[in-house]
Amino acid sequence: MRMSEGVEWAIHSCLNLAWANREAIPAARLAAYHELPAAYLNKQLQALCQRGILSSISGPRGGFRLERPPGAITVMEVVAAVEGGDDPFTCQEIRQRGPNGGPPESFTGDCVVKQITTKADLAWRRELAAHTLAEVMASAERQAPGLGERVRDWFNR
Amino acid sequence: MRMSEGVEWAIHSCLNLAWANREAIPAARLAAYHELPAAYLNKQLQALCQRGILSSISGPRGGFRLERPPGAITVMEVVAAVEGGDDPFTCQEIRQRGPNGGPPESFTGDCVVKQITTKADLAWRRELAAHTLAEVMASAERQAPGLGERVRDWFNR
DNA sequence: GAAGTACTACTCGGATAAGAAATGTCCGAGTGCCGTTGG
DNA sequence: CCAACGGCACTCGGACATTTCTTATCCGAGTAGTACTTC
Repeated sequence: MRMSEGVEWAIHSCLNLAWANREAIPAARLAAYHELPAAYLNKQLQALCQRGILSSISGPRGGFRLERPPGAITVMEVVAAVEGGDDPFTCQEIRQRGPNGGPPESFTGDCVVKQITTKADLAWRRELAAHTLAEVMASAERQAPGLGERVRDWFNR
Repeated sequence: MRMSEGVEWAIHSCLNLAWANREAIPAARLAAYHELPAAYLNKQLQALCQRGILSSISGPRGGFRLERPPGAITVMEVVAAVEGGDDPFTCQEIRQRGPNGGPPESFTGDCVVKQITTKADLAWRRELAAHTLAEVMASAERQAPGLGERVRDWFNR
């Protein structure tokens, strides 16, 4: 049970994109801001494009930009884009095997283990979906006043 | 973000141990019930021993048994024993790096991303900790009446 | 001077390696049981 | 017949392969800007 490292990269990069507020920013520059491997960050950003969170522009003056305003993007969406978005628990239905098993049609409801882990997973998702990027930005600026402006200046110089 | 397969094995095996209600059951027999690789299940059960959920007995007539009554063991404990129990999100503090970074002492509070993922993680744990093995057993028997008795008979024959 | 054109530098995108972690396997140390042997 | 002893089969426990997934890297396709040539 371990969350990909790319999640942290993706969220911070989205925040930077929102603060910079430019037409487009190349992956290499986003990576430079946090001293990350550019090619690998690029891979994560591609995933965000496929989920409609970012859009990409090729060629000179190209790069990535937010497809929606930060208030319309939740942390959950970003995590799901990077991580894959399926339930972390994949039930192998081992209850159907062995002496007290039987044909699949004799097991109607979900496995009890599956039920509980699914509930826990939903609680987790609900918590992540309750925060938009705009809220995260506001929270970060409360913690470090002027951060947004400094980020914008760095990306626009 | 993917939960280990051993979680399903561990929970089902604990339920079987509780239903069988014997002195001790060897890992090989617990594995046979679900047609699982015995040596690998043994590995998972060892982890449960280290966390004080099971206790092990060597030699003939040996095996594993529940260290506590099923009403005093939560699903969370079993999952933590198998999975490791640490926060799935490990913050790399990339915010401290790059042009707007600085020495660690200038960053007092937790990273905003860390705050949110920690909250989500706690919600997930709370949900898993809310169910004891006894409740899971009752729920499983509601779904498949007589299951507990059949399990006990199989392990005691 | 202006328009057309070839060139160059830059970007994403996906195909390709390297490393880490989970999954699976094997054998040794220890322990209780059982048959055997001697009294 | 009873007790002590030696061997044996069974169990866990940790060390050792194998497969899968994450992490990282590289190169090609496409694009916009730019300089150059030509009219």
